[in-house]
Amino acid sequence: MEFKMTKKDIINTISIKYAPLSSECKSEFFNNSKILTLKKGVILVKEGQHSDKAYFIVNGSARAYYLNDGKDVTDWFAFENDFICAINSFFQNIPSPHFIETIEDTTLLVISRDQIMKLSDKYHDFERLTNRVATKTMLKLQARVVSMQFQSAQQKYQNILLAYPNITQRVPLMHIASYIGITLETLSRIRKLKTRI
Amino acid sequence: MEFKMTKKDIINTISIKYAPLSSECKSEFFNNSKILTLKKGVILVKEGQHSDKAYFIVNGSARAYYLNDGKDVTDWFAFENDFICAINSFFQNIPSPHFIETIEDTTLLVISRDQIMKLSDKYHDFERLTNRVATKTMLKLQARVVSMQFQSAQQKYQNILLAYPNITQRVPLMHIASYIGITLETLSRIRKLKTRI
DNA sequence: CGAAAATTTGATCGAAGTCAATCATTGTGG
DNA sequence: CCACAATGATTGACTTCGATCAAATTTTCG
Repeated sequence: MEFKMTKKDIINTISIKYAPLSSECKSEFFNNSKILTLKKGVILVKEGQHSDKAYFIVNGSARAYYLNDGKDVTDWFAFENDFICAINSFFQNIPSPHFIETIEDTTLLVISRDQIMKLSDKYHDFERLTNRVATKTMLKLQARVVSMQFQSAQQKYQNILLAYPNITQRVPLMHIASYIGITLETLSRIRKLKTRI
Repeated sequence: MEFKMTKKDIINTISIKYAPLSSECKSEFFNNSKILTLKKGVILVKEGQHSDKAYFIVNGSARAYYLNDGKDVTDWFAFENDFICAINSFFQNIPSPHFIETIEDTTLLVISRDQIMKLSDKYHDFERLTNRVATKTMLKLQARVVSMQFQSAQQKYQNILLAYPNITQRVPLMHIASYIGITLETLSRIRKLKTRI
């Protein structure tokens, strides 16, 4: 984005990208969300926290990750126009197993679960929007399961490059490796085999 | 179930299990769905078909699977009160990469995507219900990704036993093995190690 | 009963992991 | 604005878990 998006712009974008919202619903959405502008490397959610916030990435990127006995394993990437939240904590109201942090300098829109539930209850429009977000996430996870079931380390890497062509310019390789379920060393060897991307 | 459930019973069950529906919505649901009673091993969806049906399992079980160069890989199980559909075909309106078949003699309720969309558009209630189904599926897939990322063959087996305690009595081991992403041989060796479950 | 399906068992192999060391890049404080 | 510490990436040697291939055994069911 060249120009700086206003909160109104952002909500219009969400409405266009996911599901149309009535003006009344948009306005209530407006009043119950806020913009955050963050530096790279800011931790939004810590493991163990109850996190009841959903984040919509306006620009920049973020990731959800586990610390599994000291090993940092990325579980989700979010770029422009994606949502990210501590999925288990958010939907099951339990302590989050994930951390969430910004990968680049990032602008995002924050809305709480309470507000999402209130808006979903009040506006059929908004319920449809959250339904679309969940469905899209479901399909992405489904594709990921298939990828992990059938594909070699090499295929999984090619796969993520197809989904996010410039991810290697934006995200450290170690995060990409752990996201596709291979080690950094293996990814490094895979990349050596081909004309460097 | 000892007694035979009527279609009305089934729709009430869905309403209770997923999200309450108004009588009007239930009645329209009633008029636009049908009960199927099938023998074990019946194929409901074939690879390459456009499938626009969702199935709710009343009793019995079904699975979605791939045939990946001749290898049968189970991708989803559905038991009592679960939904199953050819997820990619249903949501993206593309030829299905999956087959779906009954694993046991099975009674299920069928509803088409068109009807689901019409009901979702007309009734906020129903939109909420489909939202719940998608969210539940999303969380199940999320858990599965984590399982595949972090767990050994043995842990994955213990995991599915926790989720479905009597699955080994109802489903051939080969389907369980491919679902958790290991070979039948490996599963057999794992099972030998412990007091047989 | 007999054929087909499901499971077990054994021997061998290989893709990717682990551990360890080095090299490259980035960014910050003096 | 440079130095050097921290972070990120590469390379090498070795190991391992689970796959593959093959055969035997058990179970299921028409």
